[in-house]
Amino acid sequence: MNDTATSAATPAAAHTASKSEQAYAAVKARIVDGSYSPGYRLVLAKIAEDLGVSVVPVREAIRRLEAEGLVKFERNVGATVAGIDPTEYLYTMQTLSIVEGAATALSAPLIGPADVARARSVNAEMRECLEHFDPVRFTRLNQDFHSILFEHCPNPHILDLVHRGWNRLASLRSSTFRFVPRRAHESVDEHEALLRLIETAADADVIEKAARLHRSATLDAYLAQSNAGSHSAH
Amino acid sequence: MNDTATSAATPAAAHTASKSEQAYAAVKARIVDGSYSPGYRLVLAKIAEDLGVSVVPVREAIRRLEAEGLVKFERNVGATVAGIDPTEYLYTMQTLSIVEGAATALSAPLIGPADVARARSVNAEMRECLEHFDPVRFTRLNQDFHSILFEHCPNPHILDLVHRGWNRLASLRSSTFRFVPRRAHESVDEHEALLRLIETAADADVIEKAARLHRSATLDAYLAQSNAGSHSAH
DNA sequence: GCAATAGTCTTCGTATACGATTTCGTACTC
DNA sequence: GAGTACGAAATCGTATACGAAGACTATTGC
Repeated sequence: MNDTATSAATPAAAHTASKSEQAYAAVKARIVDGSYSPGYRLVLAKIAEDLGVSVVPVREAIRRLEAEGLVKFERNVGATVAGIDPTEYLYTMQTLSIVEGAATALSAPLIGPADVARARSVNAEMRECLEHFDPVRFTRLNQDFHSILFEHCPNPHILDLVHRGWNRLASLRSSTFRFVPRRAHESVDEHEALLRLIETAADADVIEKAARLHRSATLDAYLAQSNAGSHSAH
Repeated sequence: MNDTATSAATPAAAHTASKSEQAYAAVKARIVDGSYSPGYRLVLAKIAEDLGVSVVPVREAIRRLEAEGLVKFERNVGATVAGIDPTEYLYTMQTLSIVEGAATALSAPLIGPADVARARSVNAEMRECLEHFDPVRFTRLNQDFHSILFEHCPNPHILDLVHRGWNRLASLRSSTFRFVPRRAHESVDEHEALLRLIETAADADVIEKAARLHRSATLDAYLAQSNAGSHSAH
């Protein structure tokens, strides 16, 4: 469940991967990597055949993905990959801003110098990436960066919520930055500021607020771009 | 999914509740109302027979409940009602403090005078309830009170997280207040303070912080109590 | 008497089968 | 020509069946 950062296709899964697990992992991977794009119709029998299993485990997998918000399910009709309705995007980003902010703040005291160095190096890569801008790569680095910051969060529930949020966003691979490339520049700077706060062991409140604002600023940039209309407070 | 407040056994479910839904609702109800207490072993075949369905829909229901955190599932072993490990309690309360705080803050601008009046009346009942203290009733009123405050939250994701948190806590029906009755008094006062903030349209930040602290104070009281010495087992 | 092992029994995991529901296409009528 | 009704195909929902994994128990050996 925590292949969030590396996005590697979980290889081992230990000794026993139940068919259910396999199906879950496979479908999830295909959604995250974009093979199944939003709106794609997930036909149970088809997937079952592809994976060489029966429909029962596939059903279970789909239901789990539904609970995670990656899949939309309609009774007697079928499952489709959850789209990213602009509204949905807003909700997800707002939720993520809150839980990720909290996770980062809780994680901060446990972040060592080595982690900070690692994060800084990722951020340097991002800065480099700004030249010949590649939204997909930038987005992945962005996730790597933030993972370092919140992954030490001692509360597994919150951490799980953060992962779910990121996963949901993973559907749109190019992320917001494709639409608002300018935001990418600001983002890199804010990352450095965030690292400074962590290094200096700033107050948890301060870190939380900074992390939250960092995310909602991205959301606001997107909203401002997509429609010059309604401007919601955060 | 939002029968949180009333706790009534959702009767509607419209025309046809799929067996899966039935099973989900039935098991969830039994967990929430305490028929299945933490640690209770959920045997698929048994439940299926009780409900007059086959095991397949029951499996699905259990998996959904697992995703919600109400049930713990172990491969090839079975499902049990998720206990409330003190650690787990801590995690859940902390998570709830964050998401409920946010939900309340987001909800605040949409809370009308009628809602405030309703909340105040519930709080009055709680104050009354302090005389001949009944932890179970107090806890239910407490949930009613907070429901009024966060239920207008415009972000359905956050609202859902709040509901899940409350549901998880519903397992321990008597709640913290049984252990720390003194906290109940403070709680009622803080409720009134919270209402004042909402009435005067205080800053979202202020409301959020107040709501969050209100909950973490309960958690702290619990922790202080359980650390101080052996809490009286019953 | 204790420990280890073998056998049984419970319970889960998944495949297959069939009934139910929806959707789509076609033909018929106005 | 457009709309409606009927029917067929596709797909989901659930039951039943069987194989597999873990847990419990009894027996045997030390």
